[in-house]
Formats: sequence, structure tokens, C-alpha cells
Amino acid sequence: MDPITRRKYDSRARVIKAMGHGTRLFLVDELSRGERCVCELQELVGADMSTISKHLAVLREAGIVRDEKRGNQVFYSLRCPCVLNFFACVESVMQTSATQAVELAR
Amino acid sequence: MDPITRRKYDSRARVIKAMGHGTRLFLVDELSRGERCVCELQELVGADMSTISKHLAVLREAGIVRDEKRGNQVFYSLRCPCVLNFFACVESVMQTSATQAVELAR
DNA sequence: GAAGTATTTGGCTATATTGCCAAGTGGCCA
DNA sequence: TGGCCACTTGGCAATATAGCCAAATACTTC
Repeated sequence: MDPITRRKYDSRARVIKAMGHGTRLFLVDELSRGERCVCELQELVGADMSTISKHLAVLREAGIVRDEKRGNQVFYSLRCPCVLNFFACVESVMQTSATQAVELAR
Repeated sequence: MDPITRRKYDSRARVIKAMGHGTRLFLVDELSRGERCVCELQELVGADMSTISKHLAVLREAGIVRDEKRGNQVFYSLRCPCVLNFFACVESVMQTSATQAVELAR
């Protein structure tokens, strides 16, 4: 694989990788219902606020979410709602795996 | 987040995470054009065969690809082609980021 | 300006991932 | 059986990631 191609796939992978974490996937799912401030998200996840902030930074740097400061709060929202399409596909991957596991067990 | 919910998002994330690597993304893209044996993929990527094999194992364990041994070769193919939909979304995320970067620079 | 709230950043340790080499496995053919 | 080929597995070192605490920043309100 030549360096140009490699870079192309690496940069695409960076976006996907940003979604590849349980907490961040949850954050994306929650943001699909509308913008949320960090403290609301922290409440929902139940981790340290610094942890949530760092996860949100990963999503922001990947271009998946946008942040907007209002007063002393920061509101996050989805920038590309198409990432929600991942969920359906993931479900079908897991479904297929489960189905095959059952069939193998017979 | 309660343990059940956490597990749900963690297992979904595992599938997405499997795609979150440049080489694996390339493998998926290549497999979208049809089944390939490990040595063909190795040729294309240009890494050690053991490295390719391990990447394929990650994709297989995530349920994204299937392997089939024929003779002394192992052929891999996509099990859930819906993962290809990720590409279009990733492009649009990167497009949006790039657009915004340009606008901020003005 | 001081104090309070919301968030980010720095720094650290624990853990996970990556990629190579070497060794093991299984099928094919002489 | 012996050797070869395709592939997987084990093991290791380098690097990246996760999550906590503490400290810094930013905004608001008094």
C-alpha cells in the first residue's frame, strides 16, 4: 500500500475509531436526541467530568460533534447525523454473528 | 449508566472499533470487491502475513468478515456489506470538517 | 475583585493495541 | 514420509488509550 493510500485509510479510520468506544457511542446516541451540555452528559454516564470532556474532545477532533459555549456551559451537538446509520448496521452484524453462533451450536 | 446499558454500548463499540484501523478499513474495502485469500491481501497491504492474519482475526471476531478454508488457502469475504455504508458517512464527516476549517481560516 | 460553577488541561498509572519475528499447524504433492 | 506452502499463534517491545485526580481557565454573580 503506497503512502498516499495509507494516509487516506488512516484518516478515514480516525473518524471511525472515534466512535469505537462504549462511552463515546453512548454520547453520540444521546446527542442524537438534541444538544446537551457536558454536565448533563456527565450525569448520564456517571464518570468523572474530565473523562467526559476528553471523550467529547475525541469526537470533536474527529469532526463528529460540534461544541458551542453559552454562558459558562458548553453545549455539544451532532455535526453529521449520518453516523447514526452505524447503529443499524452494527445491530445487523451482531445479529448475524449471533445467528451463526446458534447454528454452529446445533 | 447502568451495567446493562454499558454492556450494550460496549459490545456495539467493539464492532465499530474493529473497523477503526487504516489497514482493517482497507481490507474491508478490498473485500467489498469480492473474496480474497490472505496472501492476496498481504500482497496488497505489504505487511507481514502474521500482521494481516491478526487484523483479519479482529474483523472475523467482530462478525464483519467470514473465513473459508479451501485447500491450503483461507478466503475471506464480507459478511455484512452494510459496513460499506460507513465510508460515505466518513467522507461527509471529513468534508464537513474540512469545510469548517477553511471557513475558520478566512 | 472574590467566590462559585462549568469545563478543560496536565499528569500519572494501568491497560490495550500494533507489528514484527519465530515457532506451530494443516493441507498438498513428490 | 518429507518438504513445501498458506496461514495462525505465541511472545515481545513500542506505542496509544482510558480514567482518575489535581490544577488551570472561563464565565457569572455578588
